[in-house]
Amino acid sequence: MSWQEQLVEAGYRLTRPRRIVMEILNNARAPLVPSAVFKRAQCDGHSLGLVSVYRTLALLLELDLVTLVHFSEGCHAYVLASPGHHHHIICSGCEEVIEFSGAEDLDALTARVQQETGFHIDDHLLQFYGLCPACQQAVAKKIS
Amino acid sequence: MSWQEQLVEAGYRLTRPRRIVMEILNNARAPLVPSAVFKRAQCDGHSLGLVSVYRTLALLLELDLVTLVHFSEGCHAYVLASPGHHHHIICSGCEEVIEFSGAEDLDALTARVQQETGFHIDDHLLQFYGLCPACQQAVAKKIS
DNA sequence: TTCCTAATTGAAAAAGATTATCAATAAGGA
DNA sequence: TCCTTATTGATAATCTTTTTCAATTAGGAA
Repeated sequence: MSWQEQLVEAGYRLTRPRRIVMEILNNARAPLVPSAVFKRAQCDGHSLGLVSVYRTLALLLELDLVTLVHFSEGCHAYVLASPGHHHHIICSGCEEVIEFSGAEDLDALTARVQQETGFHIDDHLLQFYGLCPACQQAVAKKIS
Repeated sequence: MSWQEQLVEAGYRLTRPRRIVMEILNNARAPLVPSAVFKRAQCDGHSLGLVSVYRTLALLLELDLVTLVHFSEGCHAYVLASPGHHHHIICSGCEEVIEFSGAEDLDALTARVQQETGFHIDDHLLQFYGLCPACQQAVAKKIS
């Protein structure tokens, strides 16, 4: 089901601002904060209020069409979410983000932790940080 | 090594505000945002500027004496960090946070993802969300 | 202990980020 | 094409976080 269908299915309208935000996220390689989405919209010549960006991102998040990426320093940004549960690797060099799946790989750990703590676990957050191939090369060049 | 020693070791002074913030985090069961730390300090009768809270938390984070906990809606808060690498489970009911270790359990997944993506992974973020034993009971009671 | 110096603090102001308000607009069914 | 209602966007209000800078204080030296 396309994001447009999901939106309508959930009782929301398919509007210009929502289209613009989705298009921008779709073209972005790195996660974007609201103000960055706003700026890109302006650069692309779209007229779009900052408030709409906030509202749209909140809505898309609620519908799981976008996901939050957390940075170690404490801020967070939005990326497009593929259907299904995914995790992200974030490049510390260029901030590029790539998805990967593997929720099953956590099953053993989840079970162990439930056992040990008595918590009932129903969700998790997993992100990897590192360097993408391009940034690894850049670093290698700089040193040599 | 105590946090006091770590601080001094790193070239910082052991001051009243830093002591207060550490004491508050030490007594907290749930993660605290800066304004919450500030309020508790006031309640405890301590005089302490909000700016110092921000500065102190940033410093403690840098020294790995505290850790960030991320909430799914996008905000983050601070908890005391035990020495060594730990992860957290956060109760969606009462926000209580408990630490658990198990970085090794991610080794297989990390290796697989490095292989598949070509990224060089050097850090990760893992958190579980769920209900603590007390909140499970509370829910059970409410239903019955 | 007392003095000295540099790190640290705190108050106020500035800057940024987010949310509320509400009249004007536009989506999409009739 | 028209109508109804969700949605938008400009402004203002609120929070949150950072800067700035004079006053304070920690901790080594005398």
